[in-house]
Amino acid sequence: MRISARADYAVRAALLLAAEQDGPLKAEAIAEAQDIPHKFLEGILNDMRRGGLVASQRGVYGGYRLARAPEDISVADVVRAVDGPLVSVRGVRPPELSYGGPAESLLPLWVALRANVRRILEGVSLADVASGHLPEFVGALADDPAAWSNP
Amino acid sequence: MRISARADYAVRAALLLAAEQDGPLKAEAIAEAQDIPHKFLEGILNDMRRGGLVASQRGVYGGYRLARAPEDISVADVVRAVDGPLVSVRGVRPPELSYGGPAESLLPLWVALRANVRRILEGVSLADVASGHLPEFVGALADDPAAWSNP
DNA sequence: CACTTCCCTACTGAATGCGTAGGAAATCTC
DNA sequence: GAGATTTCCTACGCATTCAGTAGGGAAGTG
Repeated sequence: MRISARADYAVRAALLLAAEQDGPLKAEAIAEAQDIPHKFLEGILNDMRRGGLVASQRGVYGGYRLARAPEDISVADVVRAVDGPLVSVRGVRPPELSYGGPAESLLPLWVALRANVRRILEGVSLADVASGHLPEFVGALADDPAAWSNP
Repeated sequence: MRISARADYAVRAALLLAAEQDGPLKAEAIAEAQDIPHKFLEGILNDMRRGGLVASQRGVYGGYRLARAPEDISVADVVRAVDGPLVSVRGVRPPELSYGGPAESLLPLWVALRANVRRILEGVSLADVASGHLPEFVGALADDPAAWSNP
């Protein structure tokens, strides 16, 4: 289960946009600030535009800005816009699977896993992350020192 | 975030082994029962052996069996044995990352996400799944009908 | 011995991930 | 309108991973 570079970059770019709310921000500026290859980032911002998350403006005073308030955009929205579905098993989404025999209860397990990922990523908005105030139920998880160790 | 075919196959194979506890089970039998390409499965079982999860026996009465009791093997154990770390961002594990500016709180978010995935996969044993009795805190998630829909 | 089953190495073919290059289209200032 | 700037689009490249196959050697059994 990996978070792709696209998803990581996309969220970081969106966070910059959430923080800079007056004028539009150029792709080049975002790329430099977050150390992201700028032509690669352009494609990512384009995906976000198609997904209705950001609006763009061309020309010398152009750039990108969020299409909605940062409180109304979840991290899940961003990830879905640039990668597909949040969680998949062998490339298909859990409900399309079917198992037999002692593996029957594997399906509900994958579903539970996905629900849990959703709970986190849909429950956190760009405003939450940008302000540094994660919701309680997420912050609590990150405050556990054990969560930071690699077993 | 995708569960690879390797991981899915590995867990299903492990569940068969958990259910069939008297004699060893041949790779071919598992492959047929779960509809998995059997040469591919052989490699997966080998990884699990190297990971200390299964023991193998050659010869005509040979096959594979679990190296520990099914209650003592978590789904996370299986996934880690065949893929690497459970969760990674751009291929590296969360604690090795570092973000600047408004993205600073993204790191604790990834950590919280990983902790949550761990909680599920480490908290469920092969015995749980094979018996069809998922732990309460997992079953509750899967019982929510909303968890089964694709938004 | 013959037979079975695991074990190991190598290979392939397709897809994906990550990024680059170059230019066309829009928008602004002068 | 000229020129500058920035987004937008298509295509390409390259390495890695994924999923699976092939063939044979090593160990165990009768």
